Amino acid sequence: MLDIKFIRENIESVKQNCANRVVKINIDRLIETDELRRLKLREIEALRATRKAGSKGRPDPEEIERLRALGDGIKQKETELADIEKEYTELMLQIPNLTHPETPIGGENDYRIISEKPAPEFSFAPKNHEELLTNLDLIDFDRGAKVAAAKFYFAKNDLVRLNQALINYGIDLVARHGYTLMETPDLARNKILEGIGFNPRGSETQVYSVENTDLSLIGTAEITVGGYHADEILDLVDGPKKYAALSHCFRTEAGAYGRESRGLYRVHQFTKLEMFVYCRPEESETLHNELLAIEKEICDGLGLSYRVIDVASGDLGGPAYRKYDIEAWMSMKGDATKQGDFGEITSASNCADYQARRLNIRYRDGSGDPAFVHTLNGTSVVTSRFPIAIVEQYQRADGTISVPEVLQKYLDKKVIG
RNA sequence: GGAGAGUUCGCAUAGUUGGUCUAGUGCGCACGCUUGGAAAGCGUGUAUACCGCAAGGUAUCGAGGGUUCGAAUCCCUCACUCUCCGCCA
Repeated sequence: MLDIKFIRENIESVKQNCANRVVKINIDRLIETDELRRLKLREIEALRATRKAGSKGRPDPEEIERLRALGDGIKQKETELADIEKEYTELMLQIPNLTHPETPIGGENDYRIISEKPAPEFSFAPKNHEELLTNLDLIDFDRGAKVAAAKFYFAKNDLVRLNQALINYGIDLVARHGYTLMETPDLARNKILEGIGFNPRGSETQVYSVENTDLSLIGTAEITVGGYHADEILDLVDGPKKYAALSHCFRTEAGAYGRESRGLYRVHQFTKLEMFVYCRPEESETLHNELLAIEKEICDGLGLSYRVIDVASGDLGGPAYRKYDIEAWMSMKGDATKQGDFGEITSASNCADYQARRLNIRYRDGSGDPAFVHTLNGTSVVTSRFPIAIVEQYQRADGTISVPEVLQKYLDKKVIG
């Protein structure tokens, strides 16, 4: 959420920003409802002040009659205000975050490449992970579909070990960087989901909700760690609060199937170790770079071929102010003209104060008034996407898979299969 | 799941026959006095949001509704905490 005062004073740039982000919203109507609600609020407050003064002491019957009428008028106006507020809030929630000046302006498929490592070279025709994993009896999608639904799967044998090894590798690495480890609930209240920027309801929802409750399955631990300090005033004098949270993640991925999402690339459930940072505004850009640096360290450690992109304005989603994605080379990607291509494995976002405003997370800086914190989030390791990159990049001619050196101690073997 | 008790201004508490309660007291914290310095003591101050050019106003006593001229106080719903019982990895 943006500050309404900022929007009022910067109408044109907010409109331009929405256009850059490919978000269609009626800003003029927002300004209109904002003016209406303030006007109405002023009226109501004046009436309430009158009533309060009149109710002091013991009003006589005649006075009570007058106050009763006054009360009816207030109630009437309060109903009107509620209607205006509803429209106003709905519009406010749709306004995307501001955009970093260096973010490339563009649509969903645009980006700026920040760095790129060359694709691995094979002396044979590389297979995709689905084929490799199925041949080695490491995965079972059919039975995942039978037991749960399409795009659920059973991991088996050494894929289970590989997943655990990845998580352990990630845990050890982020802990060295001073991140506080957490396991979080896999469900959260819808209010928290909304604060982070997920929409728990409607046809466009990305999350599963639990019937007869106010809970949804989380799409990422960003939701639960972000909610962790909701409605709190943080003490950040000793530096930012850094967490690394492990959780299952659930995504409906409605209508998202197709060639690009084969196998493990787009599944309904996975496990992720997510970094999340609360900091002072002036620190957020530095910490965004730190998150990216850690993500690169993780990928470098695994010896992956990957590139880093600066995600374009139209692909940022609502909350992000700037976003870096790491895309690893995958043999499953590409088309007729190209064998393999880069596919997203991690993402690091600086959300500035957008989430903090919605979740009411502030900090006190010295003696000054509390101000909103900045929040950032970034993937450290994630099952599904990391295994794709590892399996496809480390595959050998005979269909077995080399284990990246840093994972060998966790997996206790050098070759899978 | 059943029965009961609770949720008040950073912390702890007072306030439940509805009005003078946004709210007392203690602790903590800040500033000042005192002191060679400190402790103690004394004094003063100590929530947030919104509206308003301002003066000032409004809202908030877990959350949301309701009754009332008026609600921290009464009613309803929900959340959470604690105690006991049941169940359980």
